[in-house]
Amino acid sequence: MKFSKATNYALHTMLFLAVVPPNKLIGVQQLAERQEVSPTYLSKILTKLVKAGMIESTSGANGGYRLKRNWEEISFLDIIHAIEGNASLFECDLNHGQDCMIQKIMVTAEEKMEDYLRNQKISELAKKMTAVL
Amino acid sequence: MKFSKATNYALHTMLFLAVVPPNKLIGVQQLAERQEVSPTYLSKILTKLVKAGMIESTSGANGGYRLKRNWEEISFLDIIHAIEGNASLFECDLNHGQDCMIQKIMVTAEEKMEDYLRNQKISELAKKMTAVL
DNA sequence: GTGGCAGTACTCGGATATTTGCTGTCCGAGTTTGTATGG
DNA sequence: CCATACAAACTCGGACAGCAAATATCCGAGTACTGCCAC
Repeated sequence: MKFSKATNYALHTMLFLAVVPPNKLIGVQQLAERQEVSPTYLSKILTKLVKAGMIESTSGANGGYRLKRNWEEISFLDIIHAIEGNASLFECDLNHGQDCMIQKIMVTAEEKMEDYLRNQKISELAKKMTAVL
Repeated sequence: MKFSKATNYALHTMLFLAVVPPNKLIGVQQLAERQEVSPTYLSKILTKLVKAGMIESTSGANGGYRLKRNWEEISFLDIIHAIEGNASLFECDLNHGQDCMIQKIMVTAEEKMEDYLRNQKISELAKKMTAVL
C-alpha cells in the first residue's frame, strides 16, 4: 500500500510544466534530468498523461510536451487517477452474505482523501511556487 | 496503490472476534475457513496482530486466539497500521532544494483518510452487526 | 534562390529484463490437552 | 488409583516458492526541423 514512484514523477512533471512559460515545449530529456529518471521510463508515464488529455506532445526536432488548455482545472486527484487507475483502494472479494460493512467504511475513508485531493489544483500550487521565487 | 488482502483478512478476523462471545478461543482453522484462506497464511497475519498487542494466542490443544483487554478502543486505523506498517503512503525522495510541496499535500490528504479511520472502532461495528441479527 | 535530400533531434510504442512486495506453502519446534498404560 | 508416557491438536517462526505489478532498458519506427547541395 503505497503510491508508486510513477505518480510522484507525474506530479512533479505536471507542476514543472505549470511553472514554466505556457505553450513552451519541454523535452523528455530535460524533464528526466530534473528528476533523475531515465527518459524512456518517464516517457511511458507521460504517455498516460497524454491519453488522459492533460498534456500534449509534438514530435520531431524541438518537440516535447506542454499542458493543454483548461489545464488550470487539473487537480492532484486527476493526475493520480491517470497513473494509478480509478479502481477502489480496497476490495473485499469475500462472499459473506450481504454487502460488506468493512468495505463500505474503507471506501468512505478513501473518499475523504479524494475529496481533499480533488480540491488541490496544480495551478494553485504553481502560483505559490512562483510567488516564492 | 491498493490495500493488501492481508489487511482485509485482518479486519474481518478482528470483527469476527469482536462479535463472538468474549474470551472464547477461536482456532486459526475456523477463522481461515470463514474467509477461504489457508490457515498457515492467516496465522502469519495474526502474528502481526499479536505483536501489535490487539489479540493474544494460547497454544496447545483447544488453543486459539482472542481479543485482549481494551480491545474496544481498537480502530480500523490501528489494524491497518499493524499490517501495512506506519510508513507514509507517499514519499518524495527527489533532492530538489527545499522540502517538497507535493509531498506535503499528499501527506495531508492521507491524514484526512486516517482521521476518519481512527474514529471507526471495531467494537462499534460489531455492535451494529449483532443488532441486525 | 529554390526545391529536394539527407542528417539530426525528437517522440511513440512494443518487447523485454529486473526488481520488489504480496501471497501462499512447507516443515520443524514448542505447548497444552487428552488418553492409554503400567506399576 | 496414580503417575508416567504417548498421541493428538494446536500455535510459532523461519525458509522458501510463485506470481503479479512496478520499475527500467532497448530498439525500431515515425515525424518534424535544419542545413546542404544541385540545378
